[in-house]
Amino acid sequence: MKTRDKILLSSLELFNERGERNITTNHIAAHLAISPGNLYYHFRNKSDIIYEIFQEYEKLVDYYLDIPEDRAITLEDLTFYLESVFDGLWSYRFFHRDLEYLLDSDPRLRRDYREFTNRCLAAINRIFGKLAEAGIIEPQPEELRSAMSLNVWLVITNWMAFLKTAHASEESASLTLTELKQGIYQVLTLEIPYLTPKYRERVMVLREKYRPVLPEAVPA
Amino acid sequence: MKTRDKILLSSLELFNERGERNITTNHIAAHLAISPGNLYYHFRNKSDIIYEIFQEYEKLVDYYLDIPEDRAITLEDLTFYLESVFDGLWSYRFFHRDLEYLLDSDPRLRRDYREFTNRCLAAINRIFGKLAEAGIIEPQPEELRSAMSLNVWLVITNWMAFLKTAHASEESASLTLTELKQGIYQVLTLEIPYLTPKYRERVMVLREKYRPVLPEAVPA
DNA sequence: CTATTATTAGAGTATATACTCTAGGCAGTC
DNA sequence: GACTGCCTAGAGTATATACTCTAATAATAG
Repeated sequence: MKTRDKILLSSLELFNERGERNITTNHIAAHLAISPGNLYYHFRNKSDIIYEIFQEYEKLVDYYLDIPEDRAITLEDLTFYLESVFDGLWSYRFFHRDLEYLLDSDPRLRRDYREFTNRCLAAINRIFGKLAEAGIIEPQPEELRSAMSLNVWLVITNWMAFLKTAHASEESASLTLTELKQGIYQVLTLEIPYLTPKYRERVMVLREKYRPVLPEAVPA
Repeated sequence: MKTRDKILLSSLELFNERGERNITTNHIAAHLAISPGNLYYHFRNKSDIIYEIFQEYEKLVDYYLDIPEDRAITLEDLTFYLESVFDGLWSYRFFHRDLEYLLDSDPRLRRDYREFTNRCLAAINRIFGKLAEAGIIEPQPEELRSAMSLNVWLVITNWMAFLKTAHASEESASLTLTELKQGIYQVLTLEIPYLTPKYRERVMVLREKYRPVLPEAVPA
């Protein structure tokens, strides 16, 4: 593999494990057993590395959220979208952790991320539309659909952070994929009241698959 | 005002404006025109400052979310809770921005924040319960209520971050209180399907007050 | 083989950051 | 006036961080 790609890969790995804030360019170089000079030969600065990683992330999610125009949507499609989005979130989890700082440090990133958010919101909105067309949920006025899409986005993008803060130790290793996927349970919770009688049971069964093993302790 | 309190106040102000990551203890001292030595006489380190600020935050929110046991809840109560929580979020907005890093740097904070989250979730849950008792929303099984409470929490704690990333510039000054309060619109959106016919209209009118002036651009 | 270009090492640097240390001022009290 | 306890100044430090510079080595083209 080319050094350039190795740098991107290791950076992502280290950022995810320990947070962008805790990983310096020297760390990355040391981890790859290359010199700092070498790293800076391939990337002008740390921001450029992050920006390229973001572009990969963007591409991945855009690819997953490519909603078919020509056919109806199924429950399997919905499952796929949800699973994929959470997988993507996991693979690039460092990104949302320091999002605000990263956007403040790089105007390109801010601009691109804003557009990315809008595309995601549009995709979620379209999924709601197609779910209604497929008779899985009741159709809703556009105003409500937009607000619901935004809530779905907020839940998805904040789920990982919530999990990390809910944990007793900082060992991110203790974060399992199972826990991550419980975010799907939360997202489906948002849709429950809108389900059509015909699909209600099937979605509830699907949702049950992602239910937290040990329910949250939320004393009344 | 005592120097110690001035340090806490200035720190909060600077953290909120520019982010904890961008504010050093030397910045804080310089802003107050005191010496670093003086600052470190009052606080052992930066973490201690942050920890004390968190405790204020905690106290404030706990105070607001003190749900009365002896009487029914009204729509005015609900409005008050929502307004208060978003005000608190605004006053200590630096905190959620760098949350993960802060929790990783201070075990006390991690422990306290976890308990704080649980108290908040419990309070939200209780509010749902009382709203049902008051006939404002339909009662729901505990399992659903917990999941809904968690979604409310996710939307509330992520709303500010979303706004900041949605903005074109990093000027946090451009964030208005009006925008912040649109988070209430999002939270009420979550409750719409559970409203009783009797209260439906009143809540929709309330919600309308917080509607974004310029609706989100979410093309279908 | 040679000239050119791409890649790499590694020492080095300017700046920042959290924090320390010593000396001293100031207010109250006997 | 001298003692004491609290507070403050400000120079200083060890470490880290993002990044640079020069020189050397590999790869490639003619």
